[in-house]
Amino acid sequence: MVSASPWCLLGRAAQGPDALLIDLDAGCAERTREQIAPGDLARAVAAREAAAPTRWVWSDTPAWYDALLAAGVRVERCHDLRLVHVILARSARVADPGPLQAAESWDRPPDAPAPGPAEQPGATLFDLETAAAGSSPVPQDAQSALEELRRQLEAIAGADEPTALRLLAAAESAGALVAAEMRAAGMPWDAQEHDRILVESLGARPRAGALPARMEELAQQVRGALGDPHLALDSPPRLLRALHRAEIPVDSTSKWELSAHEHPAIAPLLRYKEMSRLLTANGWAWLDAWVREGRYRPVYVPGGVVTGRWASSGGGALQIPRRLRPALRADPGWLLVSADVSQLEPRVLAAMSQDPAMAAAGAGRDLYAGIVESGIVATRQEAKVGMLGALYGGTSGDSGVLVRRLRVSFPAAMGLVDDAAAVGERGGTVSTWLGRSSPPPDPRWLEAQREANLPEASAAAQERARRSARDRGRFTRNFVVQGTAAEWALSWIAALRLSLSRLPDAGADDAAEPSGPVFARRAHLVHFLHDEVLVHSPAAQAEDAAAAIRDAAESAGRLLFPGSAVDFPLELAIAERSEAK
DNA sequence: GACTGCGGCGCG
DNA sequence: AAAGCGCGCCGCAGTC
Repeated sequence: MVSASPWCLLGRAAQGPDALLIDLDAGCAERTREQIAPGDLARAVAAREAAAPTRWVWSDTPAWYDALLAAGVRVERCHDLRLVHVILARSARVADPGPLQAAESWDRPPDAPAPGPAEQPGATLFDLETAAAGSSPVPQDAQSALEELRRQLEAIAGADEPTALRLLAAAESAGALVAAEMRAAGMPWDAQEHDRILVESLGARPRAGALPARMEELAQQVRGALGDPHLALDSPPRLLRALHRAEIPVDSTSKWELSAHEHPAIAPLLRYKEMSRLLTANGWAWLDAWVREGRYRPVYVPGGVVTGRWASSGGGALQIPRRLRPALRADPGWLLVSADVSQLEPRVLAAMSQDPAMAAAGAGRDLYAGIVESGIVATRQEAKVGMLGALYGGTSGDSGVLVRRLRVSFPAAMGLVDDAAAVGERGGTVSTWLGRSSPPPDPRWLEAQREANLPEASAAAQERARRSARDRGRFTRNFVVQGTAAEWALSWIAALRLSLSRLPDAGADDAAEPSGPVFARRAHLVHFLHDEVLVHSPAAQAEDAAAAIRDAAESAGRLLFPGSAVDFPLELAIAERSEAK
């Protein structure tokens, strides 16, 4: 451990197309440096990784790792400077975030485009060259990376609870590796099954630009029932006016409101909307755009949500409708191992707050069933509604009543989220278990709160300010739980990724060739959705993959909440197809 | 024509 | 029956 080099930094050389591979010691001092021509990068990284797995430090995972994966090279660990910068520069646990916040070129949250040359006063020919060389929005050169790494390590070392922040940096970076690998491998997607579902739901594929015949028929039925032969159903304002003319008293055209009314136009309209949604979001155009050679390769955006959840960009990977799940289908000779965590967020809350009653309610069983058995509420549905209200800040109706009942039974857990809400309402910042902090309020928000407290403030301004304070309170209330759940899930997939990569080579398989050189021979992650994972596995390896998923969940629980009584049970299934739940 | 905001609805 | 959090995507409508 002492002699092992903890860091190996990868960045561009100061000039030219070469890369620098710099070995650092534990104090972040340079030990050796190797200059590598672009064509030799994959080989050099593979050699370094084989000699002694290290934590690769690089500017931005996709900028470096996509090419390595394409060349068949996988790494065990990394430190993603861009993602970690965003966390540390905003974390309330960092004592002096000044140096990080001053390093503006690293402040690129996912999806934020880098400023163009015009916005960079110091732009030189060199800057333009490096910007053109890669699409990364952050500096690519080794010197900048080394300086940023030193700032980050210093910030962590001087922070409140540095161990937690180290864990978070590692988990976030591991997530970046998972995202790149899942995109490289692709989700096994059965385009024929997808087409079959579309035809079954919508009828035959129409010519380009036209609606399926059944949708056209439904539209005519709606127009007839509303007495408006040319009504454009896709325009909510026009549709709303037509509904009013037909004396259907709705405030919006949402399906929830429509379905509460009796009128001949309602049923065909609801069916039209449902079909329209499927057609526009995941119809044939989607299939043409996103599925190639039996693989769906979405763009995952690690850290894309303020809470630390992932987002996605293009293709809607995080919103695949359940009715389309059967199109997720293992290759011949392979199986899909799916797992989701039961009631992840409530369990995370129980662990964070060390609420003994809540931990007991969930121990070894469905948490909601446990709440019913404790006599707190009558039905599982009530337990669920109450718990969601607790996590999201529900106040009205049944939700409000049930939340008050949970507050009596689970004082520690409810105290934690109530406190988070109170901090948010005051304009404060809250943090997750590992130290990701909520963004500060907008200056306009603070100003509105201040003005509402002046004696001359109007009643309307006071009411507006109270409402926006409560809105922010619901956000921070949920932030601590959603964000910590995201940390648990990152730890889960980080551990799972490593243990799957250590499974034995299951042999060549032509069918899995679209997965690429790194993934065609053993079980690998192909999808991750907040609290669910999907592993594509050679059939003979599926049980081992399932065991790895369970072990990884246990280790995530131990890592975040050592000694906690809270468990994180999984719903796990092995099948050829992903089931529509 | 490009952009922005919004309604609506899919996911957790 | 829909509520309370976080997202992305589509189409429409208003703006420049």
